[in-house]
Parts: sequence; structure tokens; C-alpha cells
Amino acid sequence: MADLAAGLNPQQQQALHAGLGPVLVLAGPGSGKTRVLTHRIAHLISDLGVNPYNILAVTFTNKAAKEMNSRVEALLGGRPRGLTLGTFHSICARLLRQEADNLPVSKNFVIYDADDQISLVRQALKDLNVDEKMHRAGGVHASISAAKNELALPEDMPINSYRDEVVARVYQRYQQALMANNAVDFDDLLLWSARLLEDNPEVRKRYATRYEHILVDEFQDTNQAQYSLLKHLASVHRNIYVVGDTDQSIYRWRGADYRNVLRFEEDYPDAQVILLEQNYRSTQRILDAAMAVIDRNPHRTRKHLFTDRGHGSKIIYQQTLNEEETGKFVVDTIATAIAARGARPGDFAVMYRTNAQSRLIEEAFLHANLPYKLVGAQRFYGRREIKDVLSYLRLVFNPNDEVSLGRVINVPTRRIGIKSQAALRTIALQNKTTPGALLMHMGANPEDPMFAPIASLTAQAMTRFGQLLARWNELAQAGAEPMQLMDRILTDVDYHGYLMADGPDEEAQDRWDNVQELRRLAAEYAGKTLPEFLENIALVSDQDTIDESGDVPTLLTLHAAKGLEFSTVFITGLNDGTLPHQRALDDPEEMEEERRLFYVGITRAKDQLVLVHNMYRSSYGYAEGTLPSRFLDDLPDELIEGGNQTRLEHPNRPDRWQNPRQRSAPILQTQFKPGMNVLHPTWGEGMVLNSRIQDDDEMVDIFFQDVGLKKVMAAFANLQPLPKGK
DNA sequence: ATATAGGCTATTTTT
DNA sequence: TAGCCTATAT
Repeated sequence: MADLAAGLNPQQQQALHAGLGPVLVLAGPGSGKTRVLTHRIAHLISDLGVNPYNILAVTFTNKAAKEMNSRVEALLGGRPRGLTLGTFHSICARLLRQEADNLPVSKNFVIYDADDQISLVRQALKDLNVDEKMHRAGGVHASISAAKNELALPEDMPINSYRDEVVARVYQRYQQALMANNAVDFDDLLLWSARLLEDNPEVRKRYATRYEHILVDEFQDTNQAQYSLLKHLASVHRNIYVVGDTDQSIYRWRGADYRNVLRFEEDYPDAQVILLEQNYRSTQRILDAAMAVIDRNPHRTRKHLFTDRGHGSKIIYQQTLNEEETGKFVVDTIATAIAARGARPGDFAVMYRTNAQSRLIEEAFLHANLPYKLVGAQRFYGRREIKDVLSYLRLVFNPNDEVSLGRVINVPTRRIGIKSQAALRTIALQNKTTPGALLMHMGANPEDPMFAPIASLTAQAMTRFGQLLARWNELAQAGAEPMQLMDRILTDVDYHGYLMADGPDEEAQDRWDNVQELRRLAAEYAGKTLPEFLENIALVSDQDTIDESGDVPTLLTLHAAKGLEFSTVFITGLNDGTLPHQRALDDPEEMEEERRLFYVGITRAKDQLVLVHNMYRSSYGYAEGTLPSRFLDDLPDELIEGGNQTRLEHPNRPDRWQNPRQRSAPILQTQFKPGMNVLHPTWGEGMVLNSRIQDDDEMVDIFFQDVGLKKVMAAFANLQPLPKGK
């Protein structure tokens, strides 16, 4: 077996060979942390003779887990038998199914996704007669989720306001509903696991004894529940090896707390701390820019990032008029680089703060006929048709799942409307069962007097549906594979016919294609069980859908960009209010996180960084002036091509952010608009195709009848506007 | 039971 | 502005 230390730098080797006990590796961006983690696992197994069965390695995304898995396999020359390597959520799901006897849900619980969670909260709000205008389902859910991440149960909720009281009551009701549905949400996976280990010494002992070595990736992103879980798991052997970077902590809103890194040092005062500072990704200029930005954050261990890749080219700063122009600029720049210097399309990434920003950039790509790929946003699993089919499958697996039932009971329409569903629910409650179970009962005993209150036509429809459910359920019990079951359901309900009902247009075809794609995915679970299929699907993240194949530019949010790298990175929308985001401006901690987000973006670039500020943005329909992002002020002039112009334009930037509409300096407006007819002294009549502000003047693209396309500067050209339609 | 219109709010990030 | 939810009409 090859020497694992070969090719590692001294800091990495130190991390690799760190002794037993707690270890904290603070790894700067691009410093090879995955490398260190995978080598460490291989080192434990092949040099120290640790049985893989006694090792636990945890990541946040399936993608990271997969990546680590294949790298460990490559290092060891084979699959280590018994190694536990997975995401927090999947490991917890497995743990909970194994230990279901100690839990308020049974082994075959389903995992509710964000949509399901919200609809359950909405139901709880209705049940409790809470005004949904005052207490929005999303907001209440966020509060509940935050509580869960801090390991708080409904009865632990502090009540200092009416709102707190509402949240506590809804939380209680929501939790009851989850249990009644035999379901858990994402947060429960962590919460239940942590509490199980906390409250049950026998279980804790069993797992903590098994896991002699625990390794954690992206440790700065752990929340309280995850931290507590890790602590319990490490309570016997104390061999806990965590890798992270507080500067890349960008999930505060999800309960992540980089202070867990400090907590770790307090809880394990004997921890060895190793700093990885050598960067293998970016040029020095990019690293200098990144450090200039992040060094403004207080309370942190400064890292000095360095590289032997040389200075590299300067950072490009570009101002555009608005978001449309940003799209054009980005696409133009990429197209030119591909054409002029043979750059590979896959070398480019466009990053933004909010998903909404992707649309205009996409449009620019579409307009230029350039292929691209978009990470996240309209997720495959969020599509209606996919949710429908998955809901059918979940319902078959767990007939108590009321959320899934609600989704499919009338899709395709069976003439079982809201009122009939309410009646069904009432009867179910009276008989201490669930609507799904009741339907199946009805399928077998349509004459049961309890169904008397239901109109006969509706009752017939319900009976038929109940019979279908029972049949599918039998198939599943008999061990049908996910794809077989899916095919059966699709046929039985004629889902294809349903999609095509309003004319087989492009959209319908698209939806059916998606269903086929899901079918293909199900086919991969041949020989596996329905619950495995459902669980894996519930726990895929946007990050997991990043498809590295295909040589095309990638569009993604700054959050989704963590862990990735590209030769050229565009960061767009660098205006105050977008990055940093408006909602962070009055909260110093949030502002620090915005800064880290920018830092993460900068450090994705290997060779070239392009920063784009749009002078106007449209918000809720109308244009609004913007100031360049305050973070740009922190970039040293000498790193930027042509110097840093962001300060010059607004020399008197107020300390506190103010409404840019009142403050912003006068900005040039284009005088010529696409579609206008103009007269040029030498080229005659032409039509304006495009116009943009450039160097205090207006650059106009004009198509002349006689000479074709020309670019002219408005100040020199002496253009005469012609009346429309002559 | 479904289709349509009108009103309203808003996604910042997602396992 | 757009998408979503609710109320209303058919």
C-alpha cells in the first residue's frame, strides 16, 4: 500500500498523523481538507488497523459523502466493509429506524420535506383557529425549526410574547400531527437522535462503544442538535476528528453555529489544533482579495492563505446598468473568451445571492443560444408531477400519511372534493384511525354504517380509491420493487392520461418526461426496498444535484457554490441590499455572515474573478437605484483592473445604509433604446439594437440598412433620433 | 367541483 | 411584477 503521506504538505501530514483524542483541523478554502479527511480514514484502517466497522464519518451533503467514499475506496484499493459514511440526516434516519422501539414513531416512518412540513403547519394553524395572516405558516415553521435545532420540545419553549405562545401551541399540534402521520421532519431526524442518546444511556453506550473514531466534515455548519449528537457518540472513545473553517460558515439561518468550533475547544481542552493554510486552488491575487474581505470580521483566528500558483491576473470589476445588462455582460464575456482564447465553457460559473437573480442571467444565455446548467432553484423533486407520484408511493408505504393522501386523493380528479375529504377526516377521528386507513377499510367494507353520512356517489369513489390503495399496499407488502409499484400506480390511475387531459402540449410532455425520469431513478433501486428509495429521495439536496458532467457554464447561488471551484467566477448583483442582503443590514452577526458568503464566492475562483455591480435593480416591479456593495470597498486598488472605482463614485458613503433611492448619485440613462430609428451622418438610417452606458458615454449597437451592424459612441456619432415608423 | 378573478405578499440562503 | 391564495360564480 502506498505511503499515505506522500504528496501531502507538512501541515497536511501533521493532520494526517495527529494522534488519538480530539483533533480540530482548521482548513482554509482550497487547502485540501477532503484529502486530509479521506487520507486520515485510510490511515486509521490500513496503518493503525482500525476495523472500518468502528469508524463513523459524517458529511452534510450526499455529494460530499459520495466523493469521500470513492476517494477512500481508491486509497484502500477496495470498499472498506462496515464503514459508516453518510450525511447527518441519513445516518440519523438509519439510527432512528433501528431504535424505533424507543420512539413515538414506528420503524416505517416517512420523512416530510419542506413543502409537507409547511402544509402540516398550515393544517395545525387551521385546527387551532390561528389567524394565518398574523402568523404565516412559513414563519411559524421557521420558529419551530429553530427551536428543534436547539433541541427544544414544545414544553421547553420560552413564552415572552403572544407570538411565542402561538408558536408553542402550533409546535405542539404540529408535532402531534407528525406522530399521527407516522412522519418526521428533517429537524426531527437530528432532534430525536440527539435526545435518544441523551435520555437512553444503554443506547448511547452501544453506539459510543462501536464508534471508536468519528470524523466530521464542514464542522462549522453543525447546529446544536448535531453537536450534541457528536458529543454523545464520542463519549466513550473521545476520538473525534473535526474539519472546518469558521470563515465559511454560511448556514446560520439553518441553526448552524460556528461557535461550535469554540465550544469544541472548550469541551475538549486537550484537542490538537491544526491549521491548513496552503491553498491549491486560487492565484495569490484572489487569495489576497479574499483575505482583505474576511479580515474585517471580528473574533476570528486569522489565517494567512498562500499559494505557489503565482499572482495571476487582476480582478475585473464591471458596472452594468441593470440586471438585464448584467446577464448580457456575463454571457458576452463568456462567449468572447470561448471564441477568442478557446476557453472551455465548463470553466465558468455565475454566482448570485438570491435564486431570483438567476432568471435574467438565464434569459441572457437563452437569448445567446448558449447552453448552461442551473443548480437548485426549481428542483426536480419539487415539481408537481414528481410530488404526486412520490406521494402515491409514500401513501402506499405508510397509509397514515395524511399529507400525501391530501395530495393525491383527488389527483387525477375522483370527485372527492374538500368537503368530502373533511367528512372522511371527521369519521376517521371519531373511529380513532386515519383517513388513509379508513379508505382501505372502506374498500373492503363499503356497507359499514359509519360511512352513512357520505353521499353515495362520493362513497363509491372513495371505495374504489380505497380498493386501489389496498391493492398497492399488498403489492408493497409482497416485496414489489419501487419501479414495479410505480408502474402499477401510474397505470391504475392513468396518470399519463391525466397529464395529457388538457391537450398534449409542451408542458404536459415535459411533466411526463419528468415522471419517466423518476421511473428511471426508481429502476436504480432494483433489488432494494421502497423505504430505501423514499428515504434517499427525501434526503437529496440541491447540492447533490450538481452535475459535474457536461462542458457548460454553471449558474448557482453563493450557498450552493461552497465546496466547488471554477477557473472563472462571476459574482453578480454586488450592490448593497443584495449582497449584503437587505435583511442583514441591521444585524451585525448577519452582516458577518454576508461577508463570509462573499468570501466563499471569491475563493471559488481559480484564475479569474469578475465582480459585477448593477446600478439599478428591479424590486417588486419597479427600478431602484443601488450603491456598490460595501464589501467592494475593502478590496485593495492594486488587485483590481483599472483600480478600485467603487469608492470614487460614492466618496461620502454614509456609515449606516440608507435608502439608495434618496441617496444615490445621478446615473446616466441611456438615451437610445432598442427599436428606435436613428440617422447617422455617414451611414444613414438604422435601427438601435442595444445601448449601454460605458465610460460615461453611451455605446449604441445599430443596424444600418446599408452597412449592417455598427457600434457607435453616442457622444461622437451625432445621431439623430427619427420618429417612429418614419 | 372546478374555473376564474382579484387581492395580496414577497424567497435570502436549504438538509 | 409574479405567483399564490382565497372568494366567488358557474
